[in-house]
Amino acid sequence: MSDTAISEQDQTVRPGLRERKKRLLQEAIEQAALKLFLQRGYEQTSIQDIAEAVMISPRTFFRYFPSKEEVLLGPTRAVVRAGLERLRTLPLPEAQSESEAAYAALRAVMLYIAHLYQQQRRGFLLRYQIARQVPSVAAFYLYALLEAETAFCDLLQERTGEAYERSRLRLLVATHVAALRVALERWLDEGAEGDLQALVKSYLEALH
Amino acid sequence: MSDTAISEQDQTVRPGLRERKKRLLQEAIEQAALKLFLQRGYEQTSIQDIAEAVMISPRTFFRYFPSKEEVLLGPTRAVVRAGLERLRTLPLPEAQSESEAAYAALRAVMLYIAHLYQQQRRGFLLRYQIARQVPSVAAFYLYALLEAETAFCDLLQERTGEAYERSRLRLLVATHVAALRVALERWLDEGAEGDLQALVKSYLEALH
DNA sequence: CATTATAATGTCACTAACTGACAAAAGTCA
DNA sequence: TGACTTTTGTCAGTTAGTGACATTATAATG
Repeated sequence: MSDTAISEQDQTVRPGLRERKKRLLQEAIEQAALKLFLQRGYEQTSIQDIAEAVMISPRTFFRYFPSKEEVLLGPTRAVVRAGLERLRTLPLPEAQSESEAAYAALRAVMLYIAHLYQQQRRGFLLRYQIARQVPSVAAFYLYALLEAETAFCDLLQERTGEAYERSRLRLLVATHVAALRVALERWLDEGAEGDLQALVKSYLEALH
Repeated sequence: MSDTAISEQDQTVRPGLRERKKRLLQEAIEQAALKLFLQRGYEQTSIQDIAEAVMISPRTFFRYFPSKEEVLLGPTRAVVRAGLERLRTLPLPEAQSESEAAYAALRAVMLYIAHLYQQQRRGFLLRYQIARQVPSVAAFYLYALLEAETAFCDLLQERTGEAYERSRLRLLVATHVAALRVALERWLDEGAEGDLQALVKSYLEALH
């Protein structure tokens, strides 16, 4: 084994001091931001406030997060990305027809996302309280969902071929995402104490 | 007839110089903004540029429009508002059950909005080109749709009573709006030359 | 360990979207 | 014309976000 081979092997185990500090700082910024948002409100908290709380310059904040919205909704977008990844890697469920397969895959991914939300209910509940009150945050979130929609669409078309024509597929995805969104809204409105997956399931079934 | 009665009567006929100038200026700002957006791009156009084009101070711009997004998407939001107004004023269609009535009303409003879009296809086509490329504009638009969703919901619940439980109604509205949005997207992508109403109709039917 | 390369950070300067306060100008009406 | 109200411009300020560059910390190498 050569030295390079060893260091490459260790790469996953030892991310290096630099990497570790970066992750730590990112986490710290996120936590400090959330704390401040809850204490004084989102709009009453400036980037400078957050930067001071973790003792970095405002410039450095923007090297970790592109915007104030992102520092709040990063985890939310991560969940959506995870759903996308799931759709990319998971095998298509066995189904009668190709279109059935697309439908089943989409459903599975929505439930998977619901599952992820449920695992971090506390954090998402806090974020939701803010998104409800601040238009720019809500708008940011909706845009993330739109991006996800087109990505889901591309991926599904890639994997199921011509089972659906593009525009029908778009509608299918849009309604599924809408169902997820509405279910999520209700779940969070009720304190995130119910069974989100069951809720999503029932909403998806109500689509027909 | 008293003097006040006369002036009140004339109010609709003679809006007064002040009012007329205001409307004119608002129109001028909107047109100048759209022109500049198309010429140099949305993000390359500053409020100051727009203000200079119509020879007002930037401060005055903000007395007419709360944001850059609004000056572009004002008409779009107006169409949605018109749909809301329609739902508020139009009698509920005759239907077997109350839930059927809610469904029919929602469908009628979506088609009405489609009709309004079609009447100004040129303007909306231009706006859409921009919204596609600029995240902040797209996000703003989606937020407007979200607001509309809750408003539709409130109104429908008011008018159809307990035909649907709140959350089911929310889902119904969300899917209808999603269908409208996707249909609109496709129509605009194809140059706004097709029959949007027919498209919306087919998408709404595909919901089942 | 010393040195060199590389990546992260801070500082500075800048643009641009807004907002409040107040005075000047224009429209309204008697 | 003159008093009253609305609109506008000016000014000063806050905040988000970005590019450039010097400084510092980490990493890699002899």
